[in-house]
Amino acid sequence: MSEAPFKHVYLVDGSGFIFRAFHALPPMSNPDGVPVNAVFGFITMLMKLLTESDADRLAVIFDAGRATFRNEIYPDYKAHRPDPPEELIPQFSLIRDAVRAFNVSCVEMPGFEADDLIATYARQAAEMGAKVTIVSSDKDLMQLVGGRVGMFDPMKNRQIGPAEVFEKFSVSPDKVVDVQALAGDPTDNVPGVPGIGVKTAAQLINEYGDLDTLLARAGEIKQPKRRETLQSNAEAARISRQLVRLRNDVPVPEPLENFTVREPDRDVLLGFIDQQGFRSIRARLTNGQPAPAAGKPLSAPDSRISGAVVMPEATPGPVPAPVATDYELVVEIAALDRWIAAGRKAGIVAVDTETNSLDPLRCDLVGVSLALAPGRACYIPVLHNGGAAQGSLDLGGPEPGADGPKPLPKADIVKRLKLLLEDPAVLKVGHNIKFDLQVLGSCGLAVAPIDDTMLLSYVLESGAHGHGMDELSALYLGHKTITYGEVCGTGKAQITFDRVPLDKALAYAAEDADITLRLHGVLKPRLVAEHLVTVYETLERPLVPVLAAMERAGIKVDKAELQSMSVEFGRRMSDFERDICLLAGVEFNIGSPKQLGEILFEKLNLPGGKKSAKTGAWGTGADVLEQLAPLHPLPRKVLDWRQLAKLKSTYADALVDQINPATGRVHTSYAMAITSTGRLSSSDPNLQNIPIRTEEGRRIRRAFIAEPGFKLLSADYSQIELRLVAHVAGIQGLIEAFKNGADIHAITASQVFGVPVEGMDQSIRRKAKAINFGIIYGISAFGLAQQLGISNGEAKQYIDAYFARYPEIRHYMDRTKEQVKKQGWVETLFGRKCFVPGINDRNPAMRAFAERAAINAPIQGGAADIIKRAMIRLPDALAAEGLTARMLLQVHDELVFEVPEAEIEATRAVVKRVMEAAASLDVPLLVEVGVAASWAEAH
DNA sequence: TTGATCACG
DNA sequence: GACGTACGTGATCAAC
Repeated sequence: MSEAPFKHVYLVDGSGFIFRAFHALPPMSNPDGVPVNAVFGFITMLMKLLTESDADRLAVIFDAGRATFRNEIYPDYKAHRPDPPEELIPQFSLIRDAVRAFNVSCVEMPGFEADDLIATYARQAAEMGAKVTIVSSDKDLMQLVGGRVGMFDPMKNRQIGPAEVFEKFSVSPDKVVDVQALAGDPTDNVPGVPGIGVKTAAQLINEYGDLDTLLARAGEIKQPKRRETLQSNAEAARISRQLVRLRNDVPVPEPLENFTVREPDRDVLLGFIDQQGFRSIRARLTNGQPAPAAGKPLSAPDSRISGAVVMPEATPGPVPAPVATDYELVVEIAALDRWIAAGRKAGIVAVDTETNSLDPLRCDLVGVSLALAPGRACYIPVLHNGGAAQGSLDLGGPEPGADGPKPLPKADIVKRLKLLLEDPAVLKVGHNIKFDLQVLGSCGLAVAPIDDTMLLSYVLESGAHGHGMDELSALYLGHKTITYGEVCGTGKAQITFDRVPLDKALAYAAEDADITLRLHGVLKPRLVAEHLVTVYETLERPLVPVLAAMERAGIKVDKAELQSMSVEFGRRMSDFERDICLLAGVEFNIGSPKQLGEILFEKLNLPGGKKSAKTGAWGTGADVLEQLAPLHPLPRKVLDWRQLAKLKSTYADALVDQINPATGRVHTSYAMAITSTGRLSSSDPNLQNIPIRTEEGRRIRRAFIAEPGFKLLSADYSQIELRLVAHVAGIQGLIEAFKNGADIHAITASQVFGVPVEGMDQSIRRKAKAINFGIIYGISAFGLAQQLGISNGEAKQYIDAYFARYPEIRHYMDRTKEQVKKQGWVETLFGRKCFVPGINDRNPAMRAFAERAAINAPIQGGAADIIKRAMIRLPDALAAEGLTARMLLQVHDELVFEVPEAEIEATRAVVKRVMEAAASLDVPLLVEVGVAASWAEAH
């Protein structure tokens, strides 16, 4: 074989991508009103390939029409395919135009499918010694994988080789055709053999080697039904194989040599792009080159492509050209004064603080950066040890940076910053400004008023993507930021920011403030346009100082009690370890699910084990062990051991480690922009998952206590999510029940199953309770069955009965699904938007998952809105009555306060009143309050 | 770094 | 008819 004249051939499955791009992206239209979402998606994919691949030959292959040679073999082949959606039809020719505009070859041939042309070119290229990559995710092309031929799915950014093919079909690529022939394909109308799916087909082919052998020896098959269907459908299987097998001998219209990758003609390409109104693509194409004449002002946000909806798959939008930067290191008083004065004159300044730890309460201020205009920022070092960290050889020689500029005295800096940061006429913009508020607060600075770009992004596109600065900079500004890791290193070698040399610190810190300011320019104006001003200004921004105060307050834990529990748990664990290894007959690591699975299902041969499809590991979850418990003494002991291990390591030990030595309390951190629904999350430590459900676990909660002379007060919303369901869906039966203040699960049981509440069987109530919860989660028969340990069929009957009694719930679910399909997001009562990714995914399981998430989001998010409203009002409401209670914790539907003993009753009344009045619904809100020395008893 | 497990609402 | 599941989180450990 001679050396190929080219090395790597890319063959793009054009038709496949048209459909995927169309379904993956929200509707958008060009200036003429023609829909172009598929065109946009296609171009994005093509550009990615052209810039990121090593292709030296590349062509896009399309289907020429519907009729192919396969219809002569089997007239019904692909006969029931619906016509393409109306919005897609005009895009077929536009996409061909787009490909040509990129100067990329475009091939199609009547009578053959694109797949046959791809098979033929792939064979030719491979025979010439070139590497081939088929760009597609179509399983029908997987038969071609092997040798020099591979596949690449650009949407998932995933290489598909023999291993991935095996994962999909459970056979090697050369047997894929036989498996498909047996299994058939309903979407293409390939008949296959009835009753045989991919799983069975793969099993048969692996056993008999190939389709012909299998059909010849079909008589040997043990299962009578399978034997007969195979024998009587042998011909169908052979025809199916002809339909499925790709032709690699098509007389192709163009030779491979024509597919050279060429530079596009700039004018032609930009002409086409402008005609379609793809400004972000234009920006990318012209990036790095002299900016086009008369660039727009950078902070002015462009309007988006008309009708476009932001989706996680792509955020089509304007990407400003790069900004020239001018960053100044501030080490002179005069320079500092100049920046402070300029900031006060500007009326808006982006602020970012650098510290030597991520814990805002234990760190020192290392530096402050300010930005006043795009590209114009400064860094004011406060505490820098130059590059001392690098100087392991500091034997008398001058320390690196020791001769360089020195920070101004901290007191001078703080005094001057106060004029700017506390000026009520100057808006301070931060990214996750709660952190900066904490740090600057420790220096005696009360920063206000504020804006937060992280929260702006969160209210605009929660659920669509993360809201970290690096991610937003890339997304909205097309700018890749310097990462913290690049400045400070990662892992063991990581240094604290005060050890970063000043020049690097300047580049990193000033950029953060600069980017924050530029993000603010892009995001803030969108609030008005997208009706999110209220959510931002009444639910998110005012919560920042409230949460900052809660974090600063922390909560007292009984250290000695936690330590003695840790010792006790450890002792009891060793006892279990001894027993368990005795029962197993070998020493092993009980904490290793892998080893435990092997003991249970291979050594002890217990029944009912299931290996996970993904890793092939035995499942050993609590539900599995619970089932095994009656059969053998070991599983129960493992369950008990696990409970203790969890309590010891995650709670007892970890909480003690987290006690702040300065306050003797634990201070959690609340994340405001993590969840897709609007909830907060808590970490370091997570105080939203402290045990309560078991007696043993509740002992941990008993260690959360109040200072002497104080009590803990816990106030929680009763059934808030179910109340929201009743209100939002307008379920009359449930609304009445809540108004009457009855036991809601018992009433539900009574109304759905027709039994009286008096003397009701607790198992009936339990079922009703499970359905009520299921409704909140976007119910499925499978999920309910799993929860209650009943059959799918029985679960379905319950759900049907529930829907029949409360028909409004079905309308709500249908309405929500329709809405999320159309616009990609749902909203809460208070207007919070929640994007739900995957709703138009081609995988039905993904879609079903997204539908359930969409049903849940307005409920969970609505409840989050309500408690946020209460949290914002409570500090003022308490102060107004002269009460000094401090709010310490939020656990989704519960607030915990530390209250002086003399103020308990007054505080109880205010908290209950404010929380219950936080929303006005068709159902009453009920808040239950408890007061005690520990959290366990107060709850 | 990823997956399994389990703590919470 | 297949997909593979209740919704939303974070911490820990084992195993790559």
